[in-house]
Order: sequence, then C-alpha cells, then structure tokens
Amino acid sequence: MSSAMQRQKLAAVPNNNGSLSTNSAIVAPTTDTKSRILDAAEELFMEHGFEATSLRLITTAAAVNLAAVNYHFGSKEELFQAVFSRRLDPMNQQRLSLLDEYQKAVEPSALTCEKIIAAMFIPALELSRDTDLGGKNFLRLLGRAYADPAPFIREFLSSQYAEMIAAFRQAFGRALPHLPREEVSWRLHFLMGALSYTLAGTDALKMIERYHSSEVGNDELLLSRLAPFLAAGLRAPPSDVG
Amino acid sequence: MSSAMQRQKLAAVPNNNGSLSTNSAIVAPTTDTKSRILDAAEELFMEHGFEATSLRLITTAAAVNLAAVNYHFGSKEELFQAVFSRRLDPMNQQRLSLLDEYQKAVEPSALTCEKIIAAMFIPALELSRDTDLGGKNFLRLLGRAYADPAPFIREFLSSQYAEMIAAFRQAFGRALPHLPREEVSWRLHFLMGALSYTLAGTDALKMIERYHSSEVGNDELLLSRLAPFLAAGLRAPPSDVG
DNA sequence: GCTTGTTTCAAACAGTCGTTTGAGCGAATC
DNA sequence: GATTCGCTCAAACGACTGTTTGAAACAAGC
Repeated sequence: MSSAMQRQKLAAVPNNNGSLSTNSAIVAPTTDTKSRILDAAEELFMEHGFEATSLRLITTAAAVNLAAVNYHFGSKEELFQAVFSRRLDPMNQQRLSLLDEYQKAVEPSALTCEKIIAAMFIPALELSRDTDLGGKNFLRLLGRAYADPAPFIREFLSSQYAEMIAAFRQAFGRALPHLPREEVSWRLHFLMGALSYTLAGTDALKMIERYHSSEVGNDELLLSRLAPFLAAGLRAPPSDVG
Repeated sequence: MSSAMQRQKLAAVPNNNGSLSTNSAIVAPTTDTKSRILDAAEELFMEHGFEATSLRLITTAAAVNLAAVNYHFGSKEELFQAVFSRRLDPMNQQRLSLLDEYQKAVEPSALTCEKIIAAMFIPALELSRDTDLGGKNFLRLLGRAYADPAPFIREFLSSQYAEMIAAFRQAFGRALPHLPREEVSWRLHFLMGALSYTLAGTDALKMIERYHSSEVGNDELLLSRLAPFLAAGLRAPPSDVG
C-alpha cells in the first residue's frame, strides 16, 4: 500500500493528499498527510528512538512522499516536537485542571498525596487507554525521551513540563507542610523517575501481562500499585542531613 | 582484565600506538589503545547516545586510528558492550558481596530495607566518586541505557543484571515478609526506576549543585535523600488489589 | 480559461555512517 | 637474517542520512 496506492486513488475518488476528483462529495477520507506522518513517526520513534529512525522509514510507513516531512514540518527535529506537542500539551493541561478540581472539592484543606498523585496519573493512564491507537506508544516514547541526551529534546521537554511541575510541587508542599521545601523537590524528582521508568519500560508491561489477564483494567492496576508506594515515600520523615 | 592487557606488554615497553623507539625503557606510557578507546567511548556515548556517536568521533577523541575499533572490538555494538562490562561487572559483584556481608552480620534475622538499599547504592556511589574519571559519566550512561530502545542493549543489560536483581528481590522478600511476592517485584521495579532516573538525569546533578556546595559528599547526600523515600515506599501496606 | 496557491512527487544533493582492505611498521621467534 | 605476529594507518567501500529542487497535479478565485 505504498506510493502506488496514493496516486491510484486520486484518480478515482477520495483522497486528501492534495488531489480529489471533481466529485468532492462523500468519500471517507483516510486521514490527511500530516496526521499520517505523525502517527507513523510516533510509533517508529517509540520503537527505535530518534536518531535510529530515518525519515524514509517514517514516510514509507505513512505511505507519503519523503519530501512531505520537510514540507509540512520543516525538519526532522520539528517533526519530533510535533509528535510530542500533539499529546503532551493536552495531557498536561488535563493534569492541571484535574488537580484544580480536586483542590476545589476539599477547600480550604490541603489535598492528600494520593489525590495529587492521582491527578498526575489519571490523564496519563487515560491517554494510554482510550485513544484508538498510539496512546501506549506515546507513553513509552515519552518515558524514553526523559533520558535522551539530545539537547533539543531536553530543552523542549523541560519547557513543556515547567508549568505542570511547578503546580504539583506547590501542591505537594501544601500536602506535606512539615517537609522542607528542598526535600519536596527531591521527592518529586524521585516520583517522576519511578513514573517515567514504569511507563517507558517494557518490563512493566511484561509484569502486568504475566500476572494478570485483563479483568481489571491494567491502568488502574498499575496506579493501585504505584500510588501507595509513592505516597508512603513522600510522607517519610525528612532526612537528617537537612 | 580483558584481552587488551594480556597481550599488551609482553613486548618491551610501552607504547601502544604501534611505534616505539629502540630505547625500550622509561617512557611514560600513555594508556593502551584499547583503554583510550573505551574511555573516549564512555564519555561520548554518555553525552550523545549510541546512535548519535560516530566511530570517527570516538577515535578522534581517543587519538587512535578509525580502524582500531573494529580491530580491537569487532564492531560498534561490541565496543558499546565492552564499555559497560568494564564497570558494570565489578559493580554488580560488589553489590552482591556487600549484601552478603550485611546479611552475615545480622544472621539469622532479616536485613532492614535501608541496609539492602545501601548495598545497592554504595557500590554505585563509589564508582561515581573515586574513579579518577569516567565514573559519573558511566552512571549517567547506564541510566540512559535503561531506556534505550535498541534490542541488543536491552538484552545485554537484562542479562548483566539478572543475577543481581534476583538476589535483591529475595533480600527484600525476607525484609518484607508480610508483602505478597508479586508486590515486592513491583516495588523493586519502582525502586530501580527512581534510581536510574536519578543517576541518569542532569536534573539531579543540577539540584545538588544548586543547593549545596561540596561540604558533604554529594553521593552520601543523594543516598540520604533517596534511601528514606524508597524505604518508606517499600514498607507501605500492600495495595488492596492483590 | 487563465492564473494563483497548495500539496505531491521523483530525483538528486552533499555528506556521514560502519566496515573492510592491503600496505607497512616494529618486535619476537626460529 | 628471514619469518611471523600484533598492531597501526590511510584510503576506499557501498549504503544510508536529512534536505533541496523543479516539475507536475490539483482546487479555488477571478
């Protein structure tokens, strides 16, 4: 279904790839070129990493022309960022509004750690569940990007995360008033580590699939494992090194 | 000591770069060609990742000929594995013997979580401290390798880690007898996540350097932050999902 | 019907990549 | 002294990289 198909159909019918028969009507359009590139890139970046994934691999999988990437996105790096923005932006915004919603429900008291953790996790888990496809791909890709050395990736991610991290740091600070601010930062850091490692690794998925069928949603299961662990760690007495 | 040293110098004296004056005597030998490649590769793989680091970059930094890599190591992949084996092998063995030593000191009772965690961390921290150079490089490289998609990396690492992980899983199982075995596995997984993320990230180093001068060894400081967090998480009541 | 603007396409660009080759050096063995 | 062996070196191999180009196909505006 490679480039043959593309052209073939523009003759007869549908098609979005720039061509369309005079009958502009009903045809179910396969997704447009830009989305097809994003989908293919998401999966392949996840599978092979940024450097090891060539544009030719992506464009072949997406059944579009090689030049389409540079035409629509400008460069390979910008394509990579577009892959992230598409999902990361909404997810982090959802996290913020969920945190806000929880907070308003218990005002004026502070949230529990478990509730804050849930506000971080649930949007990520929803992304991995309900999206038709690409959700789980994306979370693994995200987890791996945390550890990627490429400067443009690190800068992009930290700018995308800055606002969300700040809000959650503040929330944890309120939930743990006895803890020095600096200690809160450290523990948030450890929390992010356990989270991203869990989302990125194949190991976690293997464990899930080994021990359980799909009776309980794997996502809720994962959260129910991780949340007590992290909440207990967050609530630990402060270290004596001050 | 791998095959490098072996041969190295049954010859007269130093020099490694193939040439040596007839005076075989005193010359201060710059390190082996093989070691120079390993050192340069360790630093550059850490900095740019596996795919993005070319052999030409490595051999230039090491001041050796391009073909030397394929001559001494066979391929780029084998070089990468050699970089890991050089430090990971001893470190994991040290972890095992430290765990054993601690265990013998408290026999027949079980170790505390803190003690087991210390047995995992101290060898890593020592590696990052006392090695003349490359220690910190290596830990960051290691943390990143955990999240690398390349199959040969994942297989290599999991084979290198299998024995150590099994031993520590058993130790944690003894320390937490009330916890289902499966829950122990999960929590060990989360622990590895927080650890590797902390070691890999530039973020952790930045936090250390921002808040503290070097009065307390940064490594002990890091451990004193991480250990209470993880120990509390490990000891948390089991989740109800069973 | 002609032009305008957008998108697709095949082909080529200028490099870089990991690896191989064969000549050549110095020291050890016979 | 000739041969062998370990090692280094410059040069080349073919394959693959991200990006650019100019022509062509198409829809829409006039």
